[in-house]
Amino acid sequence: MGRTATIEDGELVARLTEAFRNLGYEGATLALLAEATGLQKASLYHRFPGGKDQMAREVLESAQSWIEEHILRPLKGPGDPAARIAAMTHRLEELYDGGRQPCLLNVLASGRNLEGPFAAEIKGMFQAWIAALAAVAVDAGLDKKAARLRAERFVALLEGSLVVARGMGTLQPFRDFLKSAPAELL
Amino acid sequence: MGRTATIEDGELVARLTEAFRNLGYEGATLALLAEATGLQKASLYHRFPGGKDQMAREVLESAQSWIEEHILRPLKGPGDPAARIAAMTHRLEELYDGGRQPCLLNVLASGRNLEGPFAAEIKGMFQAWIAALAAVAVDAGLDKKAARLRAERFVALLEGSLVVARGMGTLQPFRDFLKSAPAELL
DNA sequence: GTCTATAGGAAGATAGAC
DNA sequence: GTCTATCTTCCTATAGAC
Repeated sequence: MGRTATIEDGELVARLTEAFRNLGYEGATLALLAEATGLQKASLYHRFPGGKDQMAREVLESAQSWIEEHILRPLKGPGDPAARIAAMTHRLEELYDGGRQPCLLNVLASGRNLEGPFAAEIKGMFQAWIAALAAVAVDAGLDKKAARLRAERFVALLEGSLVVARGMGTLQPFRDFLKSAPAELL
Repeated sequence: MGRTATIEDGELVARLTEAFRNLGYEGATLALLAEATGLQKASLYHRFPGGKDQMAREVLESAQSWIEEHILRPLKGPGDPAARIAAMTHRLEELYDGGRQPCLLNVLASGRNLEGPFAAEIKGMFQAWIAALAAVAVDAGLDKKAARLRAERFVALLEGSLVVARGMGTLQPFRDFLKSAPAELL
């Protein structure tokens, strides 16, 4: 190892993810992103020729992959509904670091990004998540319409508990949500 | 009316509010704020010598006053719990323009503002709102602990339904929330 | 693949005329 | 009280050495 910084691709995206989540898209300046990753601005541009926009895009795609693999796939998989919900809540705690980390979808849906390039991907992620949750609720015996409503409400509760937790400076709302998660959906 | 722009104080703050809600604190540049208000940047500085920070602060204080007067006071006031909830939901529809406008608390709690000057005020507003809702739930017969949980969950649902509505590009989640509001709290 | 250095422009903020 | 013009700083992005 020479004196120049180096960083693996996965770790790089992870650090950028945390920065975007906590600073927002406009708040995440290249100077701050460089500081967060340990690289210089020019090095970031070497890996992301498209600049900040590309960084956020890859961060979002990375989150999408993680969610599909660790959240949606187990949700769709075998096992009784309660067990699948339990598996998801365990992963949610991980994904949001117990309520300490905001949701990337909420952060990137703010500001001018709405008309921008993230809108379609964000919409798709919400839809996929809600559809997977609704399927579980149907498996548990709810009719289609009720299941859909429960699923949408569940995602809203998740997002809202993170907002309230951040705004109030306490993790309790997110913990309470995780605790009540099975009852909320089924 | 001469050729120079002019604007009443209330209308000025209203336009700034809309701008901050839709652009975020960092996304709301002075150029955009000038465009939103019809004033030049220098004119904004004449009314807000503290710059953008002061604008956001006054916007937040204005929202606080509105909420205290139109949401919390009726919530604490006389009448049976169901009627008070109904009065609030009517005002919520107005406050968030049927789900079209994000919550200022969510927007301003993002980014670097958390450690910043808005944190205390945001926290206080969430606390006051939750306390008022919990009091209604207690009036409706719930015990203190259950009422508190319901109130917190109610605010989370409100915030989350706005997030999901924005992210999915449809007002339905917020509408569904308003519809289910009484049942959620009581 | 990372760095230093810098270009070019937009950001927040101010000066001073009217 | 609003304007035009300008200052300084910061931001995004690039050039080019190693």
